[in-house]
Amino acid sequence: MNYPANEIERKWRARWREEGLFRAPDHPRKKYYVLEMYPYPSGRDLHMGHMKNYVIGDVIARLKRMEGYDVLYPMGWDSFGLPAENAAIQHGVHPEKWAEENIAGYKESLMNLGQSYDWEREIATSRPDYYRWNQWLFLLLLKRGLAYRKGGFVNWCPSCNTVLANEQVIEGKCERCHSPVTKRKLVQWFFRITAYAERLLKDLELLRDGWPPHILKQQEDWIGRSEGTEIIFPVEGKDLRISVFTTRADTLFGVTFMTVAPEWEGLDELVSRSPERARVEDYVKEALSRSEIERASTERPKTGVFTGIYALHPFTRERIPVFVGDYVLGGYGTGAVMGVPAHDQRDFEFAKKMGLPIRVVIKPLDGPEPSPETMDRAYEEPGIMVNSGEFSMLSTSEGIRRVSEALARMGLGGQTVAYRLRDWLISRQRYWGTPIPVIHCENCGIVPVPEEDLPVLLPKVEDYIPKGRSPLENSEEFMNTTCPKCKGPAKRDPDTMDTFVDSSWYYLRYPDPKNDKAIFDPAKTNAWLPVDQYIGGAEHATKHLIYARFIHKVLQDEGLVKTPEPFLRLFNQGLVLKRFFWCPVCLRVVPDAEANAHPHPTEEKLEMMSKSRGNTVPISSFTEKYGVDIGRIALLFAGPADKEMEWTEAGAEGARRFINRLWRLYQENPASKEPLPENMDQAERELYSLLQRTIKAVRDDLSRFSFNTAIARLMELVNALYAFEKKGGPVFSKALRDTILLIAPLAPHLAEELWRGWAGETESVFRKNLPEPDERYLVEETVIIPVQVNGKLRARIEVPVSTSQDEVLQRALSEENVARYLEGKEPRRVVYVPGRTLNIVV
RNA sequence: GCCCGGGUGGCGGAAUGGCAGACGCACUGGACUUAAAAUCCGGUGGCCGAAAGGCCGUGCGGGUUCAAAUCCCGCCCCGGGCACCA
Repeated sequence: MNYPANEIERKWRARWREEGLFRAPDHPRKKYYVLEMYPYPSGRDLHMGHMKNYVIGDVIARLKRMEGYDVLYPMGWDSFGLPAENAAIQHGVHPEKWAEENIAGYKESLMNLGQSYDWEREIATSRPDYYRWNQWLFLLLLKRGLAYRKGGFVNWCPSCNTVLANEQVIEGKCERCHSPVTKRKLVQWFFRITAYAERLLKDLELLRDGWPPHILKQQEDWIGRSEGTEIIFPVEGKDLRISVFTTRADTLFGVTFMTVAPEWEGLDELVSRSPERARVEDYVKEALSRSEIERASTERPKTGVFTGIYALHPFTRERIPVFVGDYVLGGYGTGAVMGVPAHDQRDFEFAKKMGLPIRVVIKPLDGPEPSPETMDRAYEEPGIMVNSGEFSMLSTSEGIRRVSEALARMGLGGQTVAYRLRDWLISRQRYWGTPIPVIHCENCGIVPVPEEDLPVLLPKVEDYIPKGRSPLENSEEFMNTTCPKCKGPAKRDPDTMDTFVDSSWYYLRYPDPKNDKAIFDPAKTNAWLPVDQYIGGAEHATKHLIYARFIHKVLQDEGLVKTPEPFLRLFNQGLVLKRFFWCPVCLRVVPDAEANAHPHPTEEKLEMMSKSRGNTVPISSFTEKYGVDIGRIALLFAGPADKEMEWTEAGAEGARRFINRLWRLYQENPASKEPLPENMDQAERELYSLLQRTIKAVRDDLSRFSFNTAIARLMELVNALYAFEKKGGPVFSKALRDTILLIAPLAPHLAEELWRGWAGETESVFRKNLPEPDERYLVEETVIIPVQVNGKLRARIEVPVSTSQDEVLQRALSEENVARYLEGKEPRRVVYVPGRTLNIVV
């Protein structure tokens, strides 16, 4: 008789809901907060790739409940934003309708999985009761000087018709639609995340033990702290200065030119009276129309034009020609660099192209000074300063220090730190997002919307298609308002906020999701914070996870949260891949069943399961056939949860056999609560010992996310129970009961049925604690010692655990095979690792 | 180019200095069956051997150690991140 999954699972899902079993208290005694990154609701047809993500969280939530914690395990929806809006446009449905329908569908799918969420705490970012507080947060940042408006060149996606944050540009392309990103000059809202760069970097130390190393590394690189020197070059004949950032102040005497980025702020003023002005303007225009990818290509030869302007060397007062060139990044450092062709490869290439002189000022520690005539590339290694006036003969590190000090004394710069991180551009020229709560008044300028007037409701408009400016601008009703200060006519801000603002604080709302007086009650939120275990994809390493850490620190400074970091531990689940056949002629996926009969040759591919690839296995098609618990086991047994895995029918088959084997074991044997005997016989002691070792291993494995090995241990236990079945008895019965508890986090429906059905218990298995291992039985009574002679395995001997080294050695020496390899010689050395191995060296 | 991971049977994987290949898949022998499926019991890294046992074996080459899949050095391959950051 097979496990009747559908009937049993439906029953317990309903019962758990009726009983409110997974409701989290507002004031936990011993808390554990588990959270999966909330999804943007993309529809009801979830696939096995989604399921893996949510199942991992559910196992942890149930495990922690069974370890005696009060668990907060909520779910909500990232329902505002580009992905949702693009999908709505594609389907010709209004985004609001689209979002609400998909929330309902996605929720139903998750409920059908029996996920143990506390659904009473559900949130959706596209609803006014949430985005009202998103607006409140914006005003808080404004108040704290962390939100500002700035004109300048920003990343622009010509296909999504909106600006993008730096973090949303992947290899020069839009992260959503992959169109090449260009630059546009616009006035936009920014969050001053760079003010927190140092703390964001330093506090990574607090996460050292809880986050995967590669995510920490990515954040570190993204923040990109770099110690260097600011050097100010006065401009000849003008009251202007060009400031540069360099990590190699020791090469300052090798400067033969300077280059500013096309976006450089002072450029207009710099060339205002220059004869080269028209040429510069043409160059800038062309450079900025280039796509990011093209501009960033190191393959492309360096380009630039002379500005007609000279700067003066801070030490030598030498005239230095100033160029504009697009190899200089506008957003990093000061947007201008000093050109040292002898010691920087990029400057070298630029100098060669422009026919500029090369001046050697660093020589290798152990070699002659390179000659400018024969150099074929820049000498970038550290060395000894030469031709550098008073600084000559200093080493690179000493030189950097001394030059910086001298500059500081002269008021022309000094030591400084540059970050790769840029401020966070949060304006979007799109409809489906939180309206920015400020008012533009001709008399009063920018006026924040008073808190009591929140929320600024997103109007329901018919034409929400992005056209390059916010669709809200067309809504007279929305745009026209009165200034809160002077009561005169004024306009609202037409842009909406980046959805990453919504997601940077949502985890703080779950402890107090219905609060209509405040973003949250600090008492309630601090009772649950920080999130003990966060689960989600690695793609958020430098986006959501940086933004959320930043906002958390702002709220900490405001006194609303107490911890410096929001997420104590982070787990990145690996992707679920699916093999499929692709026909390069028909340009479509060929179903497995048709692959052989297909008229064209097909390509076999193994890629991430996704709707756009057409290689998904829908959750419902699987669970209708096998049930949720078999799916859970199949996903978790396939390999380490943080590694990618291939979804196969064969793998699911193994899970099905295991669950059915387990199920039958209980159908064949009645429950019994007979006490354990005073004296167990040997077979019983062995089974009991295996049970204790399994309890320990399963607890350890689950808490370190090693689900595959936990399941393997349980399989071994079940195999042993089958071998014991005929004998039965109290030890066997005890093992059957404990096995239910051990499997419960992994196969919750099955376990609940066995617990409340088979074992006749009245209270849920998820209100019970996992068994603790009985220490006395953790070690086996006898142990098999492998005996090596000169490091090679020659025999195995079985001895009682507590046997002394001498006795073990005597036993080993009496082994025929050991004696043979000793060839009658005396052991020169004996290494005995108690209970593990014996090595005899002759 | 730079920085992280990783490479173990036919396959997914286990073992983080101490019996390599746990557990499962596939394959295979047997039991049950009129038969098949399902299920149950057994076998299964390679080579030699009737067996006992031996030799080889964790990408390649070297090293440290009584002992290396595991640590160190060099190389090859695969995956990921960053990429004109001055």
